This record gives sequence, structure tokens and C-alpha cells, in this order.
Amino acid sequence: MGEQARVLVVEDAEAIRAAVLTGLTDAGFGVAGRPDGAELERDLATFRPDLVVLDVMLPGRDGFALLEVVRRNSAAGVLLLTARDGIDDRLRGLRGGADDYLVKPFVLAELVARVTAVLRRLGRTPTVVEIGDLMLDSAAGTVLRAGRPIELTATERRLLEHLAAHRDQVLSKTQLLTSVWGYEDFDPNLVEVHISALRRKLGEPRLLHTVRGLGYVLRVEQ
Amino acid sequence: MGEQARVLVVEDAEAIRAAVLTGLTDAGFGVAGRPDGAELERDLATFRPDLVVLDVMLPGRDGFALLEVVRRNSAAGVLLLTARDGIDDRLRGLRGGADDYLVKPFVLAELVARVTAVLRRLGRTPTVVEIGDLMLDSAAGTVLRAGRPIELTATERRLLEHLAAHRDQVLSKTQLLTSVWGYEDFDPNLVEVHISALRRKLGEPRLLHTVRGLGYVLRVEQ
DNA sequence: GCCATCCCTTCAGCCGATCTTCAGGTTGGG
DNA sequence: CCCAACCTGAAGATCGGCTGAAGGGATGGC
Repeated sequence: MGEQARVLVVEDAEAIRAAVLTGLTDAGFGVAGRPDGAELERDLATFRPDLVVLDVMLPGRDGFALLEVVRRNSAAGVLLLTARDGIDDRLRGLRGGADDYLVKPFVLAELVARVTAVLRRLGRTPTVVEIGDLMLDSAAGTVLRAGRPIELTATERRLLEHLAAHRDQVLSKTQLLTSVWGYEDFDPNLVEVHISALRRKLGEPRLLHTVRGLGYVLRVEQ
Repeated sequence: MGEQARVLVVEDAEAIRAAVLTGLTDAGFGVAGRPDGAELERDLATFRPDLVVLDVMLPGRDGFALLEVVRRNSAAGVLLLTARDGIDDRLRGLRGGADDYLVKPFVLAELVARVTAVLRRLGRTPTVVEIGDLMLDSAAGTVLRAGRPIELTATERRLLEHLAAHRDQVLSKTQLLTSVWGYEDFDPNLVEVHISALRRKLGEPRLLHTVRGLGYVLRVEQ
């Protein structure tokens, strides 16, 4: 496809938002802008951004809260804009799972460079991942097994995309719980239940394997 | 237990290098340091870092040149340290394919946070250990002997990984009990039983040897 | 506003894999 | 030859993982 990556910009300062949107458009990205994160969930579902640029200082829910929302509801990358130069904010952002951050004021060219870098790192440029006869199109939101479409719930899709992004790597239930659910507390059964549902829908031959005592791995057996 | 990730630090200022190495060690990383990149190719091959921290201003080849070397010769991530605050440098670094950069002077905690973040983004790197025709991939959770997969239980895998991490080194049953099982009480037979099972699965020629009265050692006999 | 539906999460029972212990056999150094 | 060290098959206890079912919150149609 056109392979145009989509970037959602949530920034309340209109001048900055406009400049950023222009810069990103010039750089060849598909863009959308919002003054706040009130409709973030909906935007994630409809606009399906590959990356979300979040201002930390926002009316309503702040950038950190929105970061959680993005993580829970999509596989999009996150770039934080922080007005304060405080190390604490930056650390909090990175620990909270942001892919990168930028301190205001910034030069437009640098933001574009960082957006590009994050997208490249995330390997989001090609939105299609193939594993055996399984095909994930994160842009279109479709999953095909042997050419046949599979209906997944949001959680199942996030789980599958995460496993696919780490194919051939064993991921523990704890890792999955934190990166797919964003949970701190540990309830292995929650993961097991969703793995079970995912397997039922994915069908045979089995791609999603249990490594007893370690976790799960998406792998094509030879 | 996963093996610790390895970080190579190339930085000519000795005070900074020492501080960084200490901080990373405290954070649980395996580390190595160099004042310049003269032996980078060799280091990449022998130390097998998961991440390389590169100072941009270096005697001899500078950070950008070394970045290229890392990219060509390994799958390691790269974090650039730049003394200048100039946007140009930062852009050049990100465009050149660095996974992240940090502007000096920086707070040690932030460097550690960034190193952790980059490693996490990179998917924690496949740590592969080879001993003779035995290959352990702790990320993929696989063990191969002469190319053939071997099914191990969780305890057997931990035991083997521990022995592999200390290849050619005799480990007593007490040492194994404490480091693999975390037990305080001493039941040598418990270790013997698992060693026995491990040998059966690993097959011939024997890699796991008994040193009577001392312990066990993983070694390729000549 | 109300109801049907979907989905996430928790719970409980089941099953097989695995851990640990025990008992008896084997090995090797002195 | 003897004894301590080591090996290993077997078996009960325990654990990790799977799955059907049900509660409850959110969503969307009427």
C-alpha cells in the first residue's frame, strides 16, 4: 500500500500543533491533531495512528495518563513533548513506556527526525507481519490465517501483535501482563485465558506454543 | 533466569567512563569499557554486547564512524553520547541510525534508564551461548545439540544455563543448589538427579563432567 | 432508559508434567 | 578390598497450565 505512516498529535497550544502537523505532512506522514485527549480512545480506533505525539501538560488527562491509554488500546508508538526540562519528567516518561521524548522548545526538524526514528525502530514502516501462513496487518487491523480472516477482540489483537513483534522469543506471563495489559499485579490465569482464546481462533497447526515455566512464544515449528 | 545484557562503553574521558561502568554494573548489566574504538570490531566479536554506548567526540574514529561499524558487525543497539548540544549532531546521530542519544552532561540515572529502555525496545536481544555443538538461546528458550532441538524442563534449563555461564569452571553441588535452586539446605542427591536427567537429554559425547569430590563442569573434551 | 450483547476478568476443577525423595546399584580412589 | 561419592529408576506430592462457566462493566440498539 501507500505505506504512509499515521501520526496523531495531541497538543493544546494551537500554534505548536499547527506547526507540527504541517511539518509532519511535509515529511510525508498522514496526520491528525487534537487539542486534548478527550477522544483519544476513539481516535486510536478510527485513525489507527502508528505513533502518537503527546504533550505532557494538557487540560484534562495529562500525557502520562494518555500514554497508558495508548498502550492499552493500540500498538502505536508514543513520543512525549515535555515543556519542563526536569529529569524527573523524562525518566517518568521513559519508565512509563514512552518510545522517546522531546523537550520544548524544539526545532521542527528535530521532531520530524525523532518521529521517523521511532517509527523505524518500531519497525512500523511495513505494517504487515507474516509468520508462516499467518498475516497481521496492523494498519488495516486484519488478521488472516491461510488467507482466511480471523475475528479478534481488542485484547487478543494486542496480545497477538505483541507476540508477533517478538516472534521466536519466549515472553513470560509477567512480561505480557505489563506490556499488553499495563498491569503490575500478577495474575497468570488472565494471560492463560486469553492465550487459550487466541489459540482457538488461530486454529491448527499451532503457532502459539507454551514453554512450561517460562512463558509463550509465537513460532513456526519445522 | 535470563542472562544479563552486556553493554560496551566507548568513552575517552576516564572519569565518565568509570562512572558509567559503575552505574551500569549496579543496574545489573554486564559491562566492558574502552577509551576509543580502535578495537571495536574485536570487542563486538568477543564481548558480544547487546548495546554499545558511544561517545561522539573520540580520538581516532568518531562516534558516527563507529556507529557504522557496530551496525555492520552486530545486532547491538547504539546509544550516542554527545558533548555538544547542537541540533545538527543530534539529527545526524538519529538519522545515522542510533537507537537513542544523550547530551552531556547527563545524570547517571538517566543513562541507566535509557539503556534499559533501548534494550527493552530491542526485544532484549537473543543471548546465544555456544559450547561445542551445543547452542543455548535463552531468548528463544531453545537448546540445540548438533542442530537438533532438545526439550528441557525449567529446572534443567536453569541448571544448564548456569553451568554454561561458567563453562570450564567446576561448580560444587552446594554452589548449584544456592544459585540454581536458591536453597539453603544441602541435599546433594537433588542436584545429582537433575544432572543425571540433563546428561540423558544432552546425549553423547558427554559435555557435563563429574569432578569427583568437587562438583560438575561443562566442558568440551579435546 | 432499558435491555441485549460483547468482552474482560475471576473462579474452580481437572490433567499431566515436573520436582523431590527414597532406595538400591555402581564407581573409583586409597 | 572398602567406603564414600555418585548414579539412576521409581513413585508420591506438588505445581503449572488449560478450559468451561459465570459475574460484571461497557457498549449499542431500540
